[in-house]
Amino acid sequence: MSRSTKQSPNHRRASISIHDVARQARVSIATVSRVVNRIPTVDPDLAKRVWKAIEEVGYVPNTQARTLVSGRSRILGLIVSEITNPFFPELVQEFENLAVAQGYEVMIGTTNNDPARTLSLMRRMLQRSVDGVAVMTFGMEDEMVEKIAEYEFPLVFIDAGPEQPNIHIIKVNYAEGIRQAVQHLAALGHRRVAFISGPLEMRTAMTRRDAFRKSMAELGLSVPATMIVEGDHTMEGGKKAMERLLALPKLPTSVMCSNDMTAIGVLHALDQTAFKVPADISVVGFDDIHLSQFMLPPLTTVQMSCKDLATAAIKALRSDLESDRHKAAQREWPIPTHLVVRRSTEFPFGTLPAQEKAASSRNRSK
Amino acid sequence: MSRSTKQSPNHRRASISIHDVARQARVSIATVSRVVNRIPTVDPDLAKRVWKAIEEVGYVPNTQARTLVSGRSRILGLIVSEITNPFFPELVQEFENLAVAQGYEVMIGTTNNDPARTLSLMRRMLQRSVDGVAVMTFGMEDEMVEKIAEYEFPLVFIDAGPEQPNIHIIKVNYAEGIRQAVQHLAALGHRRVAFISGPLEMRTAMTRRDAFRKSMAELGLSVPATMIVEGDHTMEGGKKAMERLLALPKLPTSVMCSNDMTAIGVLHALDQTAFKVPADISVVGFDDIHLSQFMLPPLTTVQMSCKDLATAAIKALRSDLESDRHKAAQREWPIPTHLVVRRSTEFPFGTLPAQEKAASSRNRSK
DNA sequence: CGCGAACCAGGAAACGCTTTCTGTATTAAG
DNA sequence: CTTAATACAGAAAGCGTTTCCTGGTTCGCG
Repeated sequence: MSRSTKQSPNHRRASISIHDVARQARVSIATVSRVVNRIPTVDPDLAKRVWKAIEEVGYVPNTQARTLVSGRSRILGLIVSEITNPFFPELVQEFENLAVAQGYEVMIGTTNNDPARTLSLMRRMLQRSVDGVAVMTFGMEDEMVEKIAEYEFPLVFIDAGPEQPNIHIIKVNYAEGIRQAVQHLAALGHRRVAFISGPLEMRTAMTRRDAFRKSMAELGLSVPATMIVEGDHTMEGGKKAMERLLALPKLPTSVMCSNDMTAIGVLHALDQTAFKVPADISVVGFDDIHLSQFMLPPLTTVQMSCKDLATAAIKALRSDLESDRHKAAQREWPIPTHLVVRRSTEFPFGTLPAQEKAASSRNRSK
Repeated sequence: MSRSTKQSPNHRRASISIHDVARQARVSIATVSRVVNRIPTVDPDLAKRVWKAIEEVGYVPNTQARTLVSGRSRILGLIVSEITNPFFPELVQEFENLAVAQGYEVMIGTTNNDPARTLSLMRRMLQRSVDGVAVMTFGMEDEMVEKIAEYEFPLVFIDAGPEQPNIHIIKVNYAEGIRQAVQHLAALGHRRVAFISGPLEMRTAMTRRDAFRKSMAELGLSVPATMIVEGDHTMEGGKKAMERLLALPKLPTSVMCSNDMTAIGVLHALDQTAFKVPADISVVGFDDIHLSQFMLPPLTTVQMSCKDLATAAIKALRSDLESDRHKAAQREWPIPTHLVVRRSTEFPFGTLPAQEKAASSRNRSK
């Protein structure tokens, strides 16, 4: 008889198993399994009976058992740098929605840019036998990337990664959005555009900065070295960087930032001076996080769509998972960026002499 | 011989199993299992040999198999309203850190306050046989709570939930922090204190508002009905609510908010008027999200520590999971709140006539 | 020296499922 | 009407663990 009939003492969670359905529908467990997995070789009438039985006994397949025998866990890993940077929750949200819609669960992990933590995270994911992992951190050392790439499941990185059959790469077209932003600024009449980069050990930070330089050069605008300062992709970093810019003898009329949090920091720095945004100084961000549109003024920024990112990541992973043997599969997944014009950019009026303004700081923070 | 020796064709993921370790160490799989699980009845020498073998073959226990037989998945569910509200990522972070430190994985889900989504989320969690779930949403209808409470795993709610042996409740002491805030305001000289609540169908919103009323009453301060307006716990909601307050004939000298995002909205609303915070109007928030300290001015707020919350939740769940049969277990877990004074509160100078200021709006948003 | 207790390792069953293989009934073809 | 092909349900073998049960040593004690 079915094991569920006898009350075995070590039966801790008396969950309803495939056997109960089988008994109820008077078929074998094999048939139930086939019905649940929609294998077409089952007689439609029988299938109907099985579905009815499933309904009646309230059967829910046990994922662990499924995974154990099939080798596929239907769990996707998602690795981000830190969940407290507003960009990432938005990404997580999109990724989760997409994954769930496709019948996957997602296991989230944060690295905090700590190699040890990252490694133990990968081990945890291996242990849960994830079907694939999206590594959506922007600032990971190449060494770490290589180490992760040794894992055997499908993997997707942003920007760059080793050439391997299981590795996918999302190629963000930074240049496009940044060029649009620079042209927008130039069209408004800006000539002195500063740039606040991310931490330069981060590959993406360099890419963004270089895209800025290139776009400026294309327009024949020079970028003195002093006009490029390094931030760290946080609000505080942006604020400090802007303060350094404000100390310059010749101020920029606009500043581009490597991400939105930096731009928000810039806004804060300027809020403590008499400079108005955008009348005196225009500011543009990068990422288009949710918060940007609620800033004062709403931030002009380059949108890198979380949805695009998540979609590309899931598509890449699934192409590996569901394709019948890798048939010259796509390994690179481009996603666009583009400018979103809001109210933090404007014609550079420059109403007051610069020095005077910088001096007349409200200096709320002291 | 061990199955790992024969190259069975349907062996998709050639992972190293307990059998390989057993063979390498020349013991039975039962012994390996005992060693791995640190069961003390194993001869120390043998154990050493097993550990060595584990090292040599690079064995990693298969979680699925473990779960299947033991019934314990070592996965904790965490349900939050929405990951894009900055409060929750911070909570997620803390929760995850704690869980991982105890050897648990966490499965995160967001409800977006959508009952259908919530239910399907619970089903997904059941399917993955989570060991317990922390429901850390603040605005859930009682009906939904009851439905969730039917699930048989350990459950922890915030503020309120049905009386059941598997249900734990985190009792946030809202009154304490709010009283501190009101007393702080009163001590500074404020008499007309407004309150912007959360959406009132949310139980926690009512609790916070009532705590405010009570604290004011204790000090003998009256609170006219017009001084309490309803927000929705978002920045936009806070902004709108403040605008309604500004339209009042007699303005408050300070406003307390049901959460920080609301307070940030208030700051934004005031930024479009000539009123200065804190000189003209003091503002206090609730939650102490990370962002608060970076506002201009840094926000005085009531701290409800994410860490306390996460710690209590994990403790509650674990007390159910690891205790030997519920022995008059603790079902309520109090956590404190307390005021954090920053720079958004001050003596009410009231330098300009109110009407004049409200009129001289900079009105950036139009 | 003998006997029961204590200790500890191995055998084997079970967890809930997927999938291959087998076998029977039905249909098509000759 | 016979035979081959086809369709489809069931039996059974795992998947990698944990844990109960059995049984062989070793030890203590009379």
